[in-house]
Amino acid sequence: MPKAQASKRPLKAPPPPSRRSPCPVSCALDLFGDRWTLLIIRDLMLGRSRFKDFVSSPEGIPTNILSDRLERLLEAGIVRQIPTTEGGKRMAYELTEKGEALRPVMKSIRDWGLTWEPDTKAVMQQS
Amino acid sequence: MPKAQASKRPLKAPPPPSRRSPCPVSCALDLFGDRWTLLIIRDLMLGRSRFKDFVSSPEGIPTNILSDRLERLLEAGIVRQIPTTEGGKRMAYELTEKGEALRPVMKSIRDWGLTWEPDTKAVMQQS
DNA sequence: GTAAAATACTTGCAAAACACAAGTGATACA
DNA sequence: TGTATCACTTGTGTTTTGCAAGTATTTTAC
Repeated sequence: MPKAQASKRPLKAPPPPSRRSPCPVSCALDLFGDRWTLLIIRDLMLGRSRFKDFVSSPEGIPTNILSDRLERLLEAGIVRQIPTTEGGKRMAYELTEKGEALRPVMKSIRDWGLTWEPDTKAVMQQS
Repeated sequence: MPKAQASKRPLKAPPPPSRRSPCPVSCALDLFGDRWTLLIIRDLMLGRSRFKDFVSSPEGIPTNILSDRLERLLEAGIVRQIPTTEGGKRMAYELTEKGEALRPVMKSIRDWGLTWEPDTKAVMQQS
């Protein structure tokens, strides 16, 4: 039973666990190539930061999937946990620099969807 | 038992089958939010066009998955079938305008992978 | 201080998707 | 004409997913 945590990781590049190929696209898809991960990152880019925020997004992510994806994103160094502003023990999530670097990816996907998928509406503001 | 074919579809935008939300990112991920579809599109952008080409890519896509994804991409209007140059009856695949429009998405993902994933090497040329 | 609500998960299970191997007809080619 | 290639399909176990329900902390209300 894996536990969700932001554990210490080597500061240097960890050896890639099991890649399908050295292609950067393939490696990127190993991290966020599924139907949910980029939606969590979208929410983070919109300023949402709490478990309940992700759950209440209109797509309705199952909570077990959300737990798993947050854990993977923490391991990948794309998000990190921070204490909530009230100083309580509950944690919020936010994008690391590596995660923020996905904004061009998000923007290109959003733009493609707006152009080619009928009846889509952008929730995200530019850039 | 679904058969792979490029059947007639309404020329106007078909009603979206079952979307999770009207978000363009969500809708885009409904089409290519998995670990294989964008790799097929990558190969198409590299000039590969035949079933065997996709199979022989280093990631090793299973043939049943490839059949399924090609069928979905045809349905989505992202790829089309064309006769091979030799004039035989075998078909090749190529990107439609809608598919070509994914180049900025591919480029942003590749750039992110090159920057943030260690030991990745670009196979694709710029643009 | 205690009860109730909210939060952040985990667990269990059926259904779907996936990976892998093995076919199957059609071409292409010698 | 025979062999190899191609573009699939089928069958099989395994993994992942979706959904409901449960649990253990935290906050909030009183």
